[in-house]
Amino acid sequence: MKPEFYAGEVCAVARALIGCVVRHGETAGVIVETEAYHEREPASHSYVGLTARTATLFGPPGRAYVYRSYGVHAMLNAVAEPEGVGAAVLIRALEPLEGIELMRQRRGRERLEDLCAGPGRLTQALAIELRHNGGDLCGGPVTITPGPAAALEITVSRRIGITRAVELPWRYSVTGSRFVSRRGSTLVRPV
DNA sequence: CATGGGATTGACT
DNA sequence: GTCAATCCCATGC
Repeated sequence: MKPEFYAGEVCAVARALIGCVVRHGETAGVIVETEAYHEREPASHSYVGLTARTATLFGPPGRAYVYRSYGVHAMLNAVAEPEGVGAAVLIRALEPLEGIELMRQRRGRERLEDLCAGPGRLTQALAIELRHNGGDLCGGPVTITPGPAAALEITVSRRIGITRAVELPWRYSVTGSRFVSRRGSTLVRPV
């Protein structure tokens, strides 16, 4: 995807990223679940304003924002909206596409549904680390490109794992996909 | 400088 | 269902 793709409104970008392909080296997967975050709502890291941690979020669109969650997992986001606005799309789940044996090795799991269904899982499967923070998704080691064009039905629901602004319906997922994380919450509370 | 809280996962009861 | 692991960094003294 080109940089201007990411400059649009963050929820529109989050929806449009469904079906695109994330690639890192030999491994790649189709995005089946995303969430939008924006500086004007308190669940976003950028809510606190421009700090060392959030600098990437306020930078140019189309970069990767990668941070550590719970001291354990790396989370991959695509920075969205124009430079100066703190917004990003969290990539929450992929359908494994290439390098599946390598993913199995890195994850220590066999089932396809266990490789990339979750934001911490997919970064482990694709070996995406904190050092990728700030990297260009249009030409860096980690890339996002258009996927096999197919009309995907998208379910809109509430975001997962947050304690503030829980009511916003800013989570997007492929309806019925077995590669989406926490499938129960998609089915129970579609918005 | 000390503290506290996560955009989670996996193991265990 | 419960819970620990583990580290970055924002905040407050």
